[in-house]
Amino acid sequence: LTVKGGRPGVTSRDIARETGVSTATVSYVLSGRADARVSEKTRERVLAAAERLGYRRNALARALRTGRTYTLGVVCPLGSTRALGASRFIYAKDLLLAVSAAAARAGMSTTPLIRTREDPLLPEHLADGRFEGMILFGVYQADDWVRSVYATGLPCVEIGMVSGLHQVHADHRGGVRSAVEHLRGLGHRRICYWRGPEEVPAARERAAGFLEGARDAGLPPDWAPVVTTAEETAALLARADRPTALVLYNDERAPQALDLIHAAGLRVPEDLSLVGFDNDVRATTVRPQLTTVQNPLDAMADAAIGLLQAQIAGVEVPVSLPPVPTRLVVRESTAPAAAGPGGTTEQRSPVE
Amino acid sequence: LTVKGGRPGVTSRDIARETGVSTATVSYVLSGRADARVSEKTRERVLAAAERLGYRRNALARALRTGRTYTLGVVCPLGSTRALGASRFIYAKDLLLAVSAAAARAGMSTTPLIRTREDPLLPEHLADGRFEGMILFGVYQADDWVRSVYATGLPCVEIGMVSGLHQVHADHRGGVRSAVEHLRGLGHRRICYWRGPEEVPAARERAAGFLEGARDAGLPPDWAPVVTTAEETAALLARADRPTALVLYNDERAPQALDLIHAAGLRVPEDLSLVGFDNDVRATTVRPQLTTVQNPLDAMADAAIGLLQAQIAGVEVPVSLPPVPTRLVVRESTAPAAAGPGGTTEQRSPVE
DNA sequence: ATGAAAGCGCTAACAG
DNA sequence: CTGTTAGCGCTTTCAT
Repeated sequence: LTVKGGRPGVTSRDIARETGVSTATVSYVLSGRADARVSEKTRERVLAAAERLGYRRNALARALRTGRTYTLGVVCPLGSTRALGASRFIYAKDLLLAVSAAAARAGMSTTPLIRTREDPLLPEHLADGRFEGMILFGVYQADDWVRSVYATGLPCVEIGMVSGLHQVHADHRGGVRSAVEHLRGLGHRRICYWRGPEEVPAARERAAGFLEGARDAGLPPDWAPVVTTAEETAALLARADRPTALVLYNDERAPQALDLIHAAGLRVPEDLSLVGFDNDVRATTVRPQLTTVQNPLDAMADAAIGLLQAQIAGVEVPVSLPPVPTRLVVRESTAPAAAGPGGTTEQRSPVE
Repeated sequence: LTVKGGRPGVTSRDIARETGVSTATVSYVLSGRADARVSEKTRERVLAAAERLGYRRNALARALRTGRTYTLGVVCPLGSTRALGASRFIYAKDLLLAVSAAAARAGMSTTPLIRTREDPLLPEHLADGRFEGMILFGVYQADDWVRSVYATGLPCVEIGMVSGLHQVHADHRGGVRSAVEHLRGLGHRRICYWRGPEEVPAARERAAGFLEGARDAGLPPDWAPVVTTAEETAALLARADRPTALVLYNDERAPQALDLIHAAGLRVPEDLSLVGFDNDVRATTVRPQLTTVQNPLDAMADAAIGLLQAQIAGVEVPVSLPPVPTRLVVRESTAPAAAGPGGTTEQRSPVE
């Protein structure tokens, strides 16, 4: 059994001929513009004919004429184009769907532009008239290709970046600070931060948030160590005066962190509280389920679309919006600090 | 600091005027078609002018004229449009990225059409001339909206469905069978299958694959029970003659399964081997890391794009391709069956 | 209230 | 080898 595809091809001229009016009138009726005055009788006839013939207004012709496509390019930088179905690019996948859904809510369409190491973004694909604006994400370097996107002259908004012009980003600092506050409220006095890569702006922000949070909580630097590698983390957990809580750069690190913790003979959350960042699928997959900071992808997507629409409308727009608020999602991986090595529930901070 | 977006707008006429040739010649040069004979001199002049003026060929005008948009609609049915960033729709997200990347490899673009409970797919968005074909996924019912996609008359390919016409799907049966074979090879004689919902075709296929696998392995039905709920699974694990291996409908169930297993006082893989399906992010997030069947999303995406391109080219195409092969990914959750209740390593199947 | 006509930017016959 | 011409399907002045 085989099949062939086919297309209709009913044009506005067909329905004009059918109704005995001009294509202009058809256009007026179908646009439904208030300032176009058409008699009720012809309007009904046109509508009926359109319905009957199964007319669909051609978006291409319309866009060519009006200069509006209602379509946004979404640049997704990935490492390699293969093995996408595996455990990688969770952030990009989550954000791509969030952006597509946000665009749909705003009456716009998107086209993902997958950018891999092998596949650079060609200017002729970026600036060929299909897009009214660009959304960029997952980037932390002012790469050549970022410049090539800006070179299109199209409105651009970056999500979660620090390298470019128009930006929407999460309140990384506030998020980690709320995590530290939460832990401090549970009586933790020694809190470790396992930070992300220095070259990632979000990682820098989150680390800064931890430092701020530790300071606000009155934790002396010694009791709020920042580590970079798994080895350092393991070494810290092995010490007698080990921390009673560990805050992670992101949820992706949770499984590995739990491995280290278990290897040290510790339990979560009885011996050690654990907090992540992102609230992606991993947070509810690990055990115990992870207390984590929600990365507000939906809100950022909405904000990005809004910024783009404003720019498209010719409105002057701030280069950077205030950070989008995050929210701590408390699950099972955090608990009151136990009395014991490094932990205490009865005392407040030693510097107070 | 605020900024405004702007656009260039260099047309082929501009470069024709600049070069002193006609727009037709410009078109010939820029199309690079072999049958269009242009002198090397003018060709170079045109190319140079295009480069100098920063000309970008307008895809809309081109598409309107040629009737080709090189764009595919990708219908993603989701429950609700909110909270996409969380642990939901992993399959849809993985597949959306796989399809977008596959399309890019094939020189095509995609537009995700997010379809939620609140947002139906409007025919005027589906059949407005932007799309040359449609990819559908995540569907298992011949819903009204599926019909509305087919009603566009566009070439359609479904990924992972059983309800429609052109289909690309994974070899669910073979995948689960390979899982059973793997377990049998490890000496397991009592293997339980925790099946997925009856109304999902893929779940039916996988369950059938288990039955086939159990039969081929010579396991009598009693020793290859199929359960539906968490309660049944827990009850089975509590029995003295409990199975030594558990095969899951998908990776999503792995965390819950591990909870049940631990609650029964069992360890994975020492007391019980566990196998998933999909090889999504959860497989490497749980501990021990999950042996699972790879759902070949990339290959399915490539196949779907190929099918669509063939249909677009007017080639008659089979309604359904042979199932895309799966592959067992062995990790840490499977091990030789221990001697003990229900398990044995020295004996073969009791019916041999 | 409706029609005629121009044209968005491009390509494809057809002429020359 | 290159130019002229005629649209793709739609919107939008400008007439009437």
